[in-house]
Amino acid sequence: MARRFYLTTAISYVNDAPHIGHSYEVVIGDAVTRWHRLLGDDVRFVTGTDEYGLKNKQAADAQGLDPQTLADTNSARFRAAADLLNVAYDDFIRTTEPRHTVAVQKFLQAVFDKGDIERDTYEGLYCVSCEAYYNEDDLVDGNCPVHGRPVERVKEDNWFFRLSRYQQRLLDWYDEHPEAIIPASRRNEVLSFIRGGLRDISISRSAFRWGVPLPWDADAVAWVWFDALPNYITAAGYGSDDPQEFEYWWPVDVHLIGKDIIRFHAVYWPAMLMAAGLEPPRQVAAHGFLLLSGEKISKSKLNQITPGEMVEEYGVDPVRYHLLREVPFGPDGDFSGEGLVARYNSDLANNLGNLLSRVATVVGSKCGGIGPAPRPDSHLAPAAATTYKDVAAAWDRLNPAEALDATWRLIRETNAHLEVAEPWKAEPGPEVDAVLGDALEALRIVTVLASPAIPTAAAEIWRRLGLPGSPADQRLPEAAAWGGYPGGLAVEKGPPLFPRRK
RNA sequence: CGCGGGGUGGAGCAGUCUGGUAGCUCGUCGGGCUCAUAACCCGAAGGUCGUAGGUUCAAAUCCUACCCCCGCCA
Repeated sequence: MARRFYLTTAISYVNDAPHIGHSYEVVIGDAVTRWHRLLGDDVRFVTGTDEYGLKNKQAADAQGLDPQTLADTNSARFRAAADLLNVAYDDFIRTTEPRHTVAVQKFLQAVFDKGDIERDTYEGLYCVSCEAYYNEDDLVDGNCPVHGRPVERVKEDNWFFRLSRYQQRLLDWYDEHPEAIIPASRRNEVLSFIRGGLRDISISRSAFRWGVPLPWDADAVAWVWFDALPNYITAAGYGSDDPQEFEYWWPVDVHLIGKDIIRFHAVYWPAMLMAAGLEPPRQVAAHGFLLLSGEKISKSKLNQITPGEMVEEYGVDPVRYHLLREVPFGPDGDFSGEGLVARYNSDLANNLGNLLSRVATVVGSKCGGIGPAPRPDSHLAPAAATTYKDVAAAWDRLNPAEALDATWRLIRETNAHLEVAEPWKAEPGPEVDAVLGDALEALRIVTVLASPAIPTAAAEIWRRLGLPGSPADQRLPEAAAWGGYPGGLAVEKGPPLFPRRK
Protein backbone atom coordinates (compact mmCIF):
# COMPACT_ATOMS: atom_id res chain seq x y z
CA MET A 1 0.00 0.00 0.00
CA ALA A 2 1.69 3.15 -1.20
CA ARG A 3 1.84 6.08 1.12
CA ARG A 4 0.99 9.40 -0.43
CA PHE A 5 3.46 12.23 -0.08
CA TYR A 6 2.56 15.77 -1.03
CA LEU A 7 5.29 18.42 -0.89
CA THR A 8 5.22 22.03 -2.01
CA THR A 9 7.78 24.75 -2.36
CA ALA A 10 6.83 28.35 -1.89
CA ILE A 11 5.62 29.93 -5.10
CA SER A 12 7.85 32.66 -6.47
CA TYR A 13 6.88 36.26 -6.91
CA VAL A 14 7.15 37.14 -10.59
CA ASN A 15 8.27 40.74 -10.19
CA ASP A 16 11.83 39.53 -10.49
CA ALA A 17 13.90 36.91 -12.28
CA PRO A 18 14.84 33.60 -10.67
CA HIS A 19 18.12 33.50 -8.77
CA ILE A 20 20.12 30.74 -7.14
CA GLY A 21 18.18 31.13 -3.89
CA HIS A 22 15.01 30.00 -5.65
CA SER A 23 16.94 27.11 -7.12
CA TYR A 24 18.05 26.05 -3.67
CA GLU A 25 14.50 25.53 -2.52
CA VAL A 26 13.19 23.71 -5.58
CA VAL A 27 16.23 21.44 -5.68
CA ILE A 28 15.72 20.42 -2.05
CA GLY A 29 12.07 19.76 -2.80
CA ASP A 30 13.00 17.79 -5.86
CA ALA A 31 15.57 15.64 -4.09
CA VAL A 32 13.27 14.92 -1.16
CA THR A 33 10.41 13.94 -3.43
CA ARG A 34 12.70 11.80 -5.58
CA TRP A 35 13.66 9.99 -2.41
CA HIS A 36 9.99 9.38 -1.64
CA ARG A 37 9.43 8.12 -5.15
CA LEU A 38 12.18 5.57 -4.53
CA LEU A 39 10.34 4.53 -1.40
CA GLY A 40 7.37 3.80 -3.62
CA ASP A 41 5.25 6.63 -2.24
CA ASP A 42 2.56 8.21 -4.35
CA VAL A 43 4.22 11.60 -4.71
CA ARG A 44 2.90 15.00 -5.64
CA PHE A 45 5.51 17.75 -5.88
CA VAL A 46 4.28 21.23 -6.67
CA THR A 47 6.01 24.51 -7.32
CA GLY A 48 4.89 27.58 -9.20
CA THR A 49 4.53 31.34 -9.33
CA ASP A 50 2.69 33.99 -7.35
CA GLU A 51 1.40 36.53 -9.85
CA TYR A 52 -1.14 38.87 -8.29
CA GLY A 53 -0.59 41.69 -5.85
CA LEU A 54 0.49 45.28 -5.87
CA LYS A 55 4.20 44.64 -6.27
CA ASN A 56 3.68 42.63 -9.43
CA LYS A 57 1.33 45.30 -10.72
CA GLN A 58 3.89 48.01 -10.04
CA ALA A 59 6.69 46.03 -11.64
CA ALA A 60 4.55 45.69 -14.76
CA ASP A 61 3.66 49.37 -14.75
CA ALA A 62 7.31 50.29 -14.47
CA GLN A 63 8.05 48.29 -17.59
CA GLY A 64 5.01 49.58 -19.44
CA LEU A 65 3.53 46.10 -19.52
CA ASP A 66 0.19 44.79 -18.55
CA PRO A 67 0.56 42.63 -15.44
CA GLN A 68 -0.53 39.42 -17.10
CA THR A 69 2.11 39.85 -19.78
CA LEU A 70 4.85 40.36 -17.21
CA ALA A 71 3.54 37.38 -15.26
CA ASP A 72 3.53 35.19 -18.36
CA THR A 73 7.08 36.12 -19.19
CA ASN A 74 8.54 35.74 -15.72
CA SER A 75 6.56 32.66 -14.78
CA ALA A 76 8.04 31.00 -17.85
CA ARG A 77 11.50 31.97 -16.61
CA PHE A 78 10.90 30.34 -13.25
CA ARG A 79 9.62 27.22 -14.92
CA ALA A 80 12.62 27.17 -17.24
CA ALA A 81 14.99 27.55 -14.29
CA ALA A 82 13.37 24.57 -12.58
CA ASP A 83 13.52 22.52 -15.77
CA LEU A 84 17.14 23.42 -16.24
CA LEU A 85 17.93 22.01 -12.81
CA ASN A 86 16.17 18.77 -13.64
CA VAL A 87 13.44 19.47 -11.13
CA ALA A 88 10.68 16.92 -11.60
CA TYR A 89 7.61 18.80 -10.41
CA ASP A 90 4.22 17.19 -10.95
CA ASP A 91 2.44 20.50 -11.21
CA PHE A 92 3.59 24.05 -11.81
CA ILE A 93 0.83 26.24 -10.51
CA ARG A 94 0.26 29.86 -11.49
CA THR A 95 -2.03 31.93 -9.34
CA THR A 96 -3.55 33.65 -12.37
CA GLU A 97 -4.89 30.35 -13.68
CA PRO A 98 -8.70 29.99 -13.75
CA ARG A 99 -8.59 26.87 -11.57
CA HIS A 100 -6.91 28.92 -8.87
CA THR A 101 -9.46 31.72 -9.04
CA VAL A 102 -12.19 29.12 -8.60
CA ALA A 103 -10.41 27.60 -5.60
CA VAL A 104 -9.59 30.92 -3.91
CA GLN A 105 -13.15 32.14 -4.24
CA LYS A 106 -14.50 28.91 -2.86
CA PHE A 107 -12.02 29.19 0.00
CA LEU A 108 -12.83 32.82 0.71
CA GLN A 109 -16.52 32.06 0.67
CA ALA A 110 -16.06 29.23 3.14
CA VAL A 111 -14.25 31.50 5.58
CA PHE A 112 -16.79 34.27 4.99
CA ASP A 113 -19.69 31.91 5.62
CA LYS A 114 -18.04 30.80 8.81
CA GLY A 115 -18.23 34.43 9.92
CA ASP A 116 -14.50 34.94 10.20
CA ILE A 117 -14.26 37.65 7.56
CA GLU A 118 -15.86 40.93 8.56
CA ARG A 119 -15.91 44.56 7.53
CA ASP A 120 -13.72 46.89 9.58
CA THR A 121 -11.71 50.05 9.35
CA TYR A 122 -7.98 50.22 9.70
CA GLU A 123 -5.59 53.08 9.56
CA GLY A 124 -1.88 52.55 9.53
CA LEU A 125 1.50 52.92 7.95
CA TYR A 126 1.75 50.72 4.93
CA CYS A 127 4.82 49.49 3.04
CA VAL A 128 3.96 48.70 -0.53
CA SER A 129 6.96 46.44 -0.94
CA CYS A 130 6.03 44.31 2.05
CA GLU A 131 2.32 44.69 1.45
CA ALA A 132 2.09 44.98 5.19
CA TYR A 133 1.35 47.53 7.88
CA TYR A 134 3.88 48.76 10.41
CA ASN A 135 3.73 50.45 13.76
CA GLU A 136 5.35 53.82 14.21
CA ASP A 137 8.13 52.41 16.38
CA ASP A 138 8.94 49.61 13.91
CA LEU A 139 10.15 52.14 11.39
CA VAL A 140 13.78 52.95 10.84
CA ASP A 141 14.22 56.66 10.20
CA GLY A 142 10.59 56.78 9.16
CA ASN A 143 11.12 54.12 6.54
CA CYS A 144 10.14 50.48 6.19
CA PRO A 145 12.56 48.41 8.31
CA VAL A 146 12.82 45.77 5.58
CA HIS A 147 13.05 47.85 2.44
CA GLY A 148 14.26 51.17 3.79
CA ARG A 149 11.64 52.90 1.71
CA PRO A 150 9.03 55.42 2.81
CA VAL A 151 5.76 54.06 4.13
CA GLU A 152 2.37 55.54 3.36
CA ARG A 153 -0.35 56.46 5.80
CA VAL A 154 -3.32 54.52 4.60
CA LYS A 155 -6.85 54.41 5.92
CA GLU A 156 -8.79 51.50 4.62
CA ASP A 157 -12.30 50.33 5.09
CA ASN A 158 -11.55 46.70 4.52
CA TRP A 159 -12.48 43.11 4.99
CA PHE A 160 -10.67 41.57 7.91
CA PHE A 161 -9.90 37.99 8.70
CA ARG A 162 -10.50 37.37 12.40
CA LEU A 163 -7.13 35.84 13.04
CA SER A 164 -7.40 36.83 16.70
CA ARG A 165 -10.02 34.12 17.18
CA TYR A 166 -7.51 31.42 16.36
CA GLN A 167 -4.79 32.08 18.88
CA GLN A 168 -5.70 29.26 21.24
CA ARG A 169 -6.56 26.81 18.49
CA LEU A 170 -3.17 27.38 16.91
CA LEU A 171 -1.39 26.90 20.22
CA ASP A 172 -3.35 23.70 20.79
CA TRP A 173 -2.55 22.51 17.30
CA TYR A 174 1.19 22.99 17.76
CA ASP A 175 1.02 21.48 21.19
CA GLU A 176 -0.48 18.32 19.70
CA HIS A 177 1.81 18.34 16.67
CA PRO A 178 5.37 19.01 17.85
CA GLU A 179 6.83 18.17 14.44
CA ALA A 180 4.59 20.59 12.59
CA ILE A 181 7.32 23.22 12.33
CA ILE A 182 10.96 22.40 11.75
CA PRO A 183 13.60 23.23 12.71
CA ALA A 184 12.64 23.54 16.39
CA SER A 185 14.13 27.03 16.64
CA ARG A 186 11.56 28.28 14.12
CA ARG A 187 8.84 26.50 16.00
CA ASN A 188 9.84 28.41 19.12
CA GLU A 189 9.72 31.68 17.24
CA VAL A 190 6.28 30.96 15.93
CA LEU A 191 4.97 29.92 19.32
CA SER A 192 6.24 33.02 21.04
CA PHE A 193 4.78 35.11 18.26
CA ILE A 194 1.37 33.52 18.70
CA ARG A 195 1.54 33.83 22.48
CA GLY A 196 2.26 37.52 22.02
CA GLY A 197 -1.27 37.93 20.73
CA LEU A 198 -2.74 37.77 17.25
CA ARG A 199 -4.29 40.74 15.54
CA ASP A 200 -6.93 40.53 12.80
CA ILE A 201 -5.53 41.00 9.34
CA SER A 202 -6.86 43.04 6.47
CA ILE A 203 -7.42 40.68 3.56
CA SER A 204 -8.93 42.87 0.88
CA ARG A 205 -7.61 45.62 -1.36
CA SER A 206 -9.70 48.01 -3.38
CA ALA A 207 -7.10 50.46 -4.67
CA PHE A 208 -6.22 48.20 -7.59
CA ARG A 209 -7.81 45.33 -9.45
CA TRP A 210 -4.87 42.95 -9.93
CA GLY A 211 -6.10 40.08 -7.80
CA VAL A 212 -8.87 37.61 -7.16
CA PRO A 213 -12.22 39.42 -6.68
CA LEU A 214 -14.01 38.72 -3.42
CA PRO A 215 -17.09 36.66 -4.20
CA TRP A 216 -19.34 38.87 -2.08
CA ASP A 217 -17.79 42.23 -2.89
CA ALA A 218 -16.99 42.94 -6.52
CA ASP A 219 -15.19 46.15 -5.59
CA ALA A 220 -12.36 44.43 -3.78
CA VAL A 221 -9.71 41.87 -4.54
CA ALA A 222 -8.07 39.49 -2.08
CA TRP A 223 -4.89 40.57 -0.33
CA VAL A 224 -2.06 38.83 -2.13
CA TRP A 225 -1.27 36.37 0.67
CA PHE A 226 -4.88 35.32 0.95
CA ASP A 227 -4.72 34.36 -2.68
CA ALA A 228 -1.14 33.03 -2.73
CA LEU A 229 -1.31 30.59 0.18
CA PRO A 230 -4.33 28.72 -1.19
CA ASN A 231 -2.23 27.71 -4.20
CA TYR A 232 -1.37 24.71 -2.06
CA ILE A 233 -4.96 23.52 -1.94
CA THR A 234 -5.69 24.41 -5.55
CA ALA A 235 -2.82 22.18 -6.60
CA ALA A 236 -4.26 19.44 -4.41
CA GLY A 237 -7.55 19.62 -6.23
CA TYR A 238 -9.56 22.02 -4.07
CA GLY A 239 -12.32 23.49 -6.19
CA SER A 240 -11.81 20.92 -8.94
CA ASP A 241 -14.58 18.79 -10.39
CA ASP A 242 -13.30 15.75 -8.56
CA PRO A 243 -13.74 16.12 -4.80
CA GLN A 244 -11.95 12.81 -4.24
CA GLU A 245 -8.72 14.34 -5.45
CA PHE A 246 -8.52 16.94 -2.72
CA GLU A 247 -9.65 14.45 -0.14
CA TYR A 248 -6.75 12.26 -1.14
CA TRP A 249 -4.00 14.87 -1.23
CA TRP A 250 -4.88 17.12 1.70
CA PRO A 251 -3.44 17.80 4.24
CA VAL A 252 -0.08 18.45 2.63
CA ASP A 253 2.89 16.58 4.10
CA VAL A 254 5.48 19.34 3.78
CA HIS A 255 5.47 23.01 2.91
CA LEU A 256 9.08 23.80 2.09
CA ILE A 257 9.70 27.52 2.59
CA GLY A 258 12.33 30.13 3.37
CA LYS A 259 12.65 31.36 6.93
CA ASP A 260 11.38 34.81 5.92
CA ILE A 261 7.83 33.66 5.28
CA ILE A 262 7.37 31.34 8.23
CA ARG A 263 4.72 33.53 9.81
CA PHE A 264 2.49 33.41 6.78
CA HIS A 265 2.78 29.64 6.62
CA ALA A 266 2.77 28.71 10.28
CA VAL A 267 0.32 31.27 11.68
CA TYR A 268 -1.93 32.83 9.04
CA TRP A 269 -2.28 29.81 6.80
CA PRO A 270 -3.24 27.18 9.40
CA ALA A 271 -5.75 29.64 10.88
CA MET A 272 -7.19 30.32 7.44
CA LEU A 273 -7.52 26.61 6.83
CA MET A 274 -9.17 26.04 10.18
CA ALA A 275 -11.62 28.81 9.38
CA ALA A 276 -12.47 27.11 6.10
CA GLY A 277 -12.93 23.79 7.89
CA LEU A 278 -9.76 22.26 6.46
CA GLU A 279 -6.81 20.64 8.16
CA PRO A 280 -3.58 22.58 8.67
CA PRO A 281 -0.40 21.40 6.94
CA ARG A 282 1.31 18.44 8.57
CA GLN A 283 4.66 20.17 8.47
CA VAL A 284 6.15 23.52 7.62
CA ALA A 285 9.88 23.22 7.01
CA ALA A 286 11.83 26.46 6.95
CA HIS A 287 15.28 26.51 5.42
CA GLY A 288 17.86 29.23 5.87
CA PHE A 289 19.05 31.62 3.22
CA LEU A 290 21.71 30.82 0.74
CA LEU A 291 24.53 33.28 1.10
CA LEU A 292 26.68 34.08 -1.87
CA SER A 293 30.28 34.05 -0.73
CA GLY A 294 29.07 35.06 2.69
CA GLU A 295 26.71 37.81 1.58
CA LYS A 296 22.98 37.95 1.26
CA ILE A 297 21.64 37.56 -2.22
CA SER A 298 20.93 41.05 -3.37
CA LYS A 299 19.67 42.65 -6.50
CA SER A 300 21.65 45.81 -5.98
CA LYS A 301 24.96 44.19 -5.16
CA LEU A 302 26.68 42.50 -8.02
CA ASN A 303 26.69 39.11 -6.41
CA GLN A 304 23.90 37.60 -8.43
CA ILE A 305 24.61 34.31 -10.13
CA THR A 306 21.82 33.06 -12.33
CA PRO A 307 20.96 29.37 -12.20
CA GLY A 308 21.51 29.26 -15.93
CA GLU A 309 25.07 30.51 -15.63
CA MET A 310 25.82 28.04 -12.86
CA VAL A 311 24.49 25.08 -14.79
CA GLU A 312 26.27 26.09 -17.93
CA GLU A 313 29.55 26.50 -16.07
CA TYR A 314 29.45 23.43 -13.85
CA GLY A 315 26.71 21.11 -15.07
CA VAL A 316 23.35 20.24 -13.55
CA ASP A 317 24.34 17.51 -11.13
CA PRO A 318 27.32 19.35 -9.64
CA VAL A 319 25.17 22.41 -8.98
CA ARG A 320 22.45 20.27 -7.43
CA TYR A 321 25.00 18.39 -5.37
CA HIS A 322 26.55 21.56 -4.05
CA LEU A 323 23.18 23.08 -3.15
CA LEU A 324 22.18 19.93 -1.31
CA ARG A 325 25.48 19.02 0.30
CA GLU A 326 26.96 22.30 1.37
CA VAL A 327 24.12 23.76 3.34
CA PRO A 328 22.76 22.03 6.43
CA PHE A 329 18.99 22.43 6.45
CA GLY A 330 17.90 25.28 8.69
CA PRO A 331 20.79 27.68 9.12
CA ASP A 332 22.02 29.95 6.38
CA GLY A 333 24.62 28.43 4.14
CA ASP A 334 27.21 29.64 1.75
CA PHE A 335 27.21 29.15 -1.97
CA SER A 336 30.25 30.01 -4.04
CA GLY A 337 32.05 28.95 -7.16
CA GLU A 338 35.13 28.06 -5.11
CA GLY A 339 33.09 26.00 -2.68
CA LEU A 340 31.38 24.23 -5.51
CA VAL A 341 34.64 23.34 -7.22
CA ALA A 342 36.21 22.11 -3.99
CA ARG A 343 33.21 19.94 -3.26
CA TYR A 344 33.03 18.78 -6.83
CA ASN A 345 36.65 17.67 -6.96
CA SER A 346 36.63 16.03 -3.60
CA ASP A 347 33.31 14.22 -3.63
CA LEU A 348 32.19 13.81 -7.21
CA ALA A 349 35.48 13.50 -9.10
CA ASN A 350 37.90 11.95 -6.59
CA ASN A 351 35.57 9.75 -4.63
CA LEU A 352 32.60 8.71 -6.72
CA GLY A 353 33.85 9.24 -10.28
CA ASN A 354 37.25 7.81 -9.61
CA LEU A 355 35.83 4.80 -7.82
CA LEU A 356 33.72 3.93 -10.82
CA SER A 357 36.70 4.46 -13.05
CA ARG A 358 39.14 2.24 -11.16
CA VAL A 359 36.60 -0.55 -10.67
CA ALA A 360 35.65 -0.54 -14.33
CA THR A 361 39.29 -0.64 -15.35
CA VAL A 362 40.16 -3.61 -13.18
CA VAL A 363 37.00 -5.46 -14.18
CA GLY A 364 38.20 -4.87 -17.72
CA SER A 365 41.67 -6.23 -17.13
CA LYS A 366 40.95 -9.05 -14.70
CA CYS A 367 37.41 -10.17 -15.54
CA GLY A 368 37.22 -9.59 -19.25
CA GLY A 369 34.91 -6.65 -18.74
CA ILE A 370 32.17 -8.79 -17.23
CA GLY A 371 31.20 -7.70 -13.72
CA PRO A 372 31.24 -10.56 -11.17
CA ALA A 373 28.65 -11.07 -8.46
CA PRO A 374 29.29 -9.89 -4.88
CA ARG A 375 29.85 -12.15 -1.88
CA PRO A 376 26.81 -12.50 0.34
CA ASP A 377 29.06 -12.24 3.39
CA SER A 378 31.18 -9.31 2.21
CA HIS A 379 32.36 -7.03 4.96
CA LEU A 380 30.90 -4.20 2.91
CA ALA A 381 27.42 -5.64 3.40
CA PRO A 382 26.93 -4.43 6.97
CA ALA A 383 28.45 -1.08 6.01
CA ALA A 384 25.90 -0.75 3.25
CA ALA A 385 23.09 -1.61 5.63
CA THR A 386 24.23 1.05 8.09
CA THR A 387 24.52 3.54 5.29
CA TYR A 388 20.99 2.90 4.14
CA LYS A 389 19.66 3.35 7.64
CA ASP A 390 21.50 6.65 8.06
CA VAL A 391 20.56 7.94 4.65
CA ALA A 392 16.89 7.10 5.06
CA ALA A 393 16.78 8.79 8.46
CA ALA A 394 18.43 11.90 7.06
CA TRP A 395 16.04 12.30 4.14
CA ASP A 396 13.21 11.70 6.52
CA ARG A 397 14.37 14.69 8.52
CA LEU A 398 14.68 16.76 5.34
CA ASN A 399 18.41 16.88 5.74
CA PRO A 400 20.00 16.30 2.33
CA ALA A 401 23.48 17.28 3.50
CA GLU A 402 23.46 14.53 6.08
CA ALA A 403 22.01 12.01 3.65
CA LEU A 404 24.78 12.70 1.17
CA ASP A 405 27.45 12.66 3.83
CA ALA A 406 26.29 9.21 4.89
CA THR A 407 26.18 8.01 1.30
CA TRP A 408 29.73 9.13 0.69
CA ARG A 409 30.97 7.20 3.70
CA LEU A 410 30.13 4.01 1.83
CA ILE A 411 32.05 5.29 -1.17
CA ARG A 412 35.13 5.82 1.00
CA GLU A 413 34.77 2.39 2.52
CA THR A 414 34.63 0.90 -0.93
CA ASN A 415 37.80 2.70 -1.96
CA ALA A 416 39.47 1.40 1.19
CA HIS A 417 38.16 -2.08 0.48
CA LEU A 418 39.94 -2.08 -2.87
CA GLU A 419 43.10 -0.75 -1.29
CA VAL A 420 43.30 -3.65 1.12
CA ALA A 421 42.52 -6.34 -1.44
CA GLU A 422 44.60 -4.94 -4.30
CA PRO A 423 42.80 -6.90 -7.01
CA TRP A 424 44.94 -5.29 -9.70
CA LYS A 425 47.95 -7.20 -8.39
CA ALA A 426 46.30 -10.59 -8.18
CA GLU A 427 45.84 -13.26 -10.80
CA PRO A 428 42.35 -13.47 -12.26
CA GLY A 429 40.22 -15.93 -10.32
CA PRO A 430 37.50 -16.32 -7.71
CA GLU A 431 39.25 -14.11 -5.17
CA VAL A 432 39.58 -11.18 -7.57
CA ASP A 433 36.03 -11.72 -8.78
CA ALA A 434 34.72 -11.57 -5.25
CA VAL A 435 36.55 -8.35 -4.43
CA LEU A 436 35.33 -6.63 -7.56
CA GLY A 437 31.83 -8.02 -7.22
CA ASP A 438 31.67 -6.45 -3.77
CA ALA A 439 32.84 -3.14 -5.14
CA LEU A 440 30.32 -3.21 -7.97
CA GLU A 441 27.54 -3.99 -5.54
CA ALA A 442 28.53 -1.16 -3.22
CA LEU A 443 28.62 1.12 -6.24
CA ARG A 444 25.16 -0.02 -7.27
CA ILE A 445 23.75 0.78 -3.84
CA VAL A 446 25.52 4.13 -3.71
CA THR A 447 24.06 4.98 -7.09
CA VAL A 448 20.53 4.35 -5.93
CA LEU A 449 21.07 6.32 -2.73
CA ALA A 450 22.67 9.27 -4.52
CA SER A 451 20.17 9.36 -7.35
CA PRO A 452 17.76 11.85 -5.75
CA ALA A 453 20.60 14.37 -5.66
CA ILE A 454 22.36 13.60 -8.94
CA PRO A 455 19.79 11.84 -11.13
CA THR A 456 21.59 12.23 -14.45
CA ALA A 457 24.96 10.96 -13.27
CA ALA A 458 23.27 8.15 -11.35
CA ALA A 459 21.54 6.96 -14.50
CA GLU A 460 24.85 7.00 -16.34
CA ILE A 461 26.64 5.00 -13.64
CA TRP A 462 23.77 2.54 -13.66
CA ARG A 463 24.16 2.11 -17.38
CA ARG A 464 27.92 1.64 -17.18
CA LEU A 465 27.50 -1.01 -14.53
CA GLY A 466 25.44 -2.86 -17.11
CA LEU A 467 22.26 -2.71 -15.05
CA PRO A 468 18.90 -2.61 -16.81
CA GLY A 469 16.46 0.23 -16.32
CA SER A 470 17.48 3.22 -14.23
CA PRO A 471 18.01 4.08 -10.58
CA ALA A 472 14.71 5.92 -10.58
CA ASP A 473 12.92 2.61 -11.25
CA GLN A 474 14.30 1.06 -8.10
CA ARG A 475 12.28 0.52 -4.96
CA LEU A 476 13.61 0.99 -1.49
CA PRO A 477 14.45 -0.56 0.82
CA GLU A 478 14.86 -3.68 -1.36
CA ALA A 479 17.14 -1.90 -3.83
CA ALA A 480 19.55 -1.03 -1.01
CA ALA A 481 19.76 -4.59 0.26
CA TRP A 482 23.11 -6.29 -0.26
CA GLY A 483 23.29 -8.69 -3.19
CA GLY A 484 21.30 -6.90 -5.87
CA TYR A 485 24.10 -6.83 -8.41
CA PRO A 486 23.59 -10.03 -10.36
CA GLY A 487 27.04 -10.43 -11.93
CA GLY A 488 27.57 -11.38 -15.52
CA LEU A 489 26.88 -7.88 -16.81
CA ALA A 490 29.13 -6.02 -19.21
CA VAL A 491 30.81 -3.12 -17.39
CA GLU A 492 31.78 -0.08 -19.39
CA LYS A 493 34.60 2.21 -18.34
CA GLY A 494 33.75 5.28 -20.34
CA PRO A 495 35.30 8.74 -20.00
CA PRO A 496 35.58 10.37 -16.56
CA LEU A 497 32.09 10.97 -15.22
CA PHE A 498 33.13 14.10 -13.35
CA PRO A 499 36.40 15.36 -14.82
CA ARG A 500 38.49 17.17 -12.24
CA ARG A 501 38.38 20.93 -12.34
CA LYS A 502 41.21 23.29 -11.55
C1' C B 1 14.21 45.17 27.71
C1' G B 2 11.76 40.31 26.38
C1' C B 3 11.82 35.39 23.94
C1' G B 4 14.69 31.84 21.03
C1' G B 5 19.24 29.73 18.60
C1' G B 6 24.50 29.57 18.65
C1' G B 7 30.04 30.24 20.28
C1' U B 8 34.14 22.85 19.65
C1' G B 9 41.84 22.13 16.23
C1' G B 10 43.03 26.74 9.80
C1' A B 11 37.50 26.27 7.43
C1' G B 12 32.62 23.94 7.86
C1' C B 13 30.04 20.80 11.20
C1' A B 14 28.69 16.39 14.91
C1' G B 15 28.80 15.32 19.98
C1' U B 16 25.46 18.41 24.93
C1' C B 17 18.82 15.58 26.22
C1' U B 18 20.85 9.91 28.67
C1' G B 19 28.38 13.37 32.42
C1' G B 20 33.37 8.87 31.76
C1' U B 21 39.60 8.35 26.40
C1' A B 22 36.81 15.21 21.77
C1' G B 23 34.48 12.71 16.29
C1' C B 24 33.57 13.79 10.82
C1' U B 25 34.54 16.32 5.99
C1' C B 26 37.90 19.82 3.75
C1' G B 27 42.87 21.90 4.26
C1' U B 28 48.28 21.01 6.00
C1' C B 29 52.47 17.48 6.73
C1' G B 30 54.65 12.38 6.31
C1' G B 31 54.29 7.44 4.33
C1' G B 32 52.11 3.64 1.06
C1' C B 33 50.09 2.43 -3.67
C1' U B 34 50.62 3.22 -8.96
C1' C B 35 44.08 -0.18 -10.72
C1' A B 36 42.19 4.85 -11.07
C1' U B 37 40.24 11.44 -13.15
C1' A B 38 48.35 13.70 -9.93
C1' A B 39 42.95 10.25 -8.12
C1' C B 40 42.96 6.27 -3.79
C1' C B 41 44.67 4.19 1.16
C1' C B 42 47.29 4.69 5.95
C1' G B 43 49.41 7.79 9.61
C1' A B 44 50.62 12.61 11.97
C1' A B 45 50.39 17.61 13.58
C1' G B 46 46.81 20.99 15.22
C1' G B 47 41.51 22.13 20.13
C1' U B 48 42.66 24.55 28.14
C1' C B 49 35.16 22.53 23.58
C1' G B 50 33.34 31.71 24.45
C1' U B 51 34.87 33.53 29.83
C1' A B 52 34.69 32.89 35.24
C1' G B 53 32.94 30.10 39.09
C1' G B 54 30.16 25.73 41.06
C1' U B 55 28.30 20.36 41.50
C1' U B 56 30.90 15.52 40.83
C1' C B 57 35.60 10.38 41.64
C1' A B 58 34.81 12.47 36.56
C1' A B 59 31.93 18.17 32.76
C1' A B 60 32.11 20.13 25.79
C1' U B 61 28.00 17.61 28.35
C1' C B 62 24.64 19.51 34.64
C1' C B 63 24.12 24.49 37.64
C1' U B 64 25.17 30.03 38.20
C1' A B 65 26.98 34.64 36.33
C1' C B 66 29.05 37.21 32.40
C1' C B 67 30.91 38.30 27.13
C1' C B 68 30.12 37.89 21.87
C1' C B 69 27.24 36.48 17.25
C1' C B 70 22.48 35.49 14.98
C1' G B 71 17.03 35.13 14.70
C1' C B 72 11.89 36.69 16.29
C1' C B 73 8.90 40.59 18.50
C1' A B 74 2.68 42.04 12.95
